[in-house]
Amino acid sequence: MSNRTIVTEDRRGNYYAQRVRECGPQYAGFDLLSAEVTISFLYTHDVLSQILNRLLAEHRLSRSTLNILMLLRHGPAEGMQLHDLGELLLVSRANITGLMDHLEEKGYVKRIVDPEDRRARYARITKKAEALLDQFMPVYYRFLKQLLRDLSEGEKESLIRLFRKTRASLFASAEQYPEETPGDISTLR
Amino acid sequence: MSNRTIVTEDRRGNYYAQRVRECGPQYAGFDLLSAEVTISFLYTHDVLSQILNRLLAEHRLSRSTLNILMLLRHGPAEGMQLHDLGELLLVSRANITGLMDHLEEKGYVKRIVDPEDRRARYARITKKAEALLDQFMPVYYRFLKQLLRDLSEGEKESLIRLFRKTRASLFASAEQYPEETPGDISTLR
DNA sequence: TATTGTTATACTCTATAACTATA
DNA sequence: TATAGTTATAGAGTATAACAATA
Repeated sequence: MSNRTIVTEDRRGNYYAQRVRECGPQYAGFDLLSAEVTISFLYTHDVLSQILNRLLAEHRLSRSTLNILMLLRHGPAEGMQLHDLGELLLVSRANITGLMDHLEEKGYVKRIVDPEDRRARYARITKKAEALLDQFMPVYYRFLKQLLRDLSEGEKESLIRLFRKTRASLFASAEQYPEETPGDISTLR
Repeated sequence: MSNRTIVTEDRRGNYYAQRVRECGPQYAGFDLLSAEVTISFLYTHDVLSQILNRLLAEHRLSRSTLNILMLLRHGPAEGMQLHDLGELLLVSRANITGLMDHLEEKGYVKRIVDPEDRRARYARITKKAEALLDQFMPVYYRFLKQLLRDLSEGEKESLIRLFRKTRASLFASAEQYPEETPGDISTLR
């Protein structure tokens, strides 16, 4: 297998589905559907991610660069505070700093001190990055449409609804495991 | 926001859904449903991944460690060849080497030269790693069941089916963009 | 010549703790 | 005291190219 090859068959999907059915039940607490959904989700993400990362790399972009620039472009005109960006992107304050450094070096964003709270900084997108998005986003959106062309409209709508419901379930569960007692996980019913 | 905080509300889900509807159509090639599915997918993965990684880290495990050990445990008794593992996991040969080095250091796998093809090596799981899985997998499966408790059986089944169909669509599209002509992406219909 | 695996390198992303400056 | 941001560091994970051993 060359390093550049993109997988084009659902080998792990078949392999895993079989294995998890055979071997899962030997473990206590096993729930087949939950395990299958998770495995299938993570694997599907790996496949999508590999394909998208390749497209992004060809345009010298990364997932987080694209996320940040799109948020800034279509967010408030004055920009967004760094901690606010971090919350939306699930990135810690410490790591937002590094991402912004990188984007600032490339001339895609600037940091502007908030005059009303001099601790805070606004990140604002530059004209250069806007031009980049004008060039790249049509390619990206066309690519996404092509990638998902075998899903019907109804199936896409189902997925959107099910993802939202999945997140709600994740958020609700995460709230039940407070960060103070990480060891308690093994005591769950 | 503390570094340890896990997000417990669907802020980006709401924010993105609104923005993509407002701003997407300004880009050529835009298809709302495809864009929404992708954004929702990637974001949901970020949330799930953050939660799972935390659980795994508490047990000194990573996603790829767990993947490899589960594949080896429930695969053929003689072990699996490294390139075979790589194919299943979408990891290049170069990077499988590093992952295996790490696992071998921890005493979770050993490498065994294939007597019939002395280029190849089998990775085989150790008793130590099997004991680790015996201890961890019940915790993991219970955790997954809890995380997805607000999805009905029918919804989980739908997701499994839709993920499989999504992968099929991704594989079919990826085949259409041969690695030899990466620049051709912008000419897609 | 092609395949299996390794080495080396660079880059991205994440996690954590200690620090500053402002509020 | 709490918050916004930075610095420093360590560790995963990935991508790429050059290489050795074997087929």
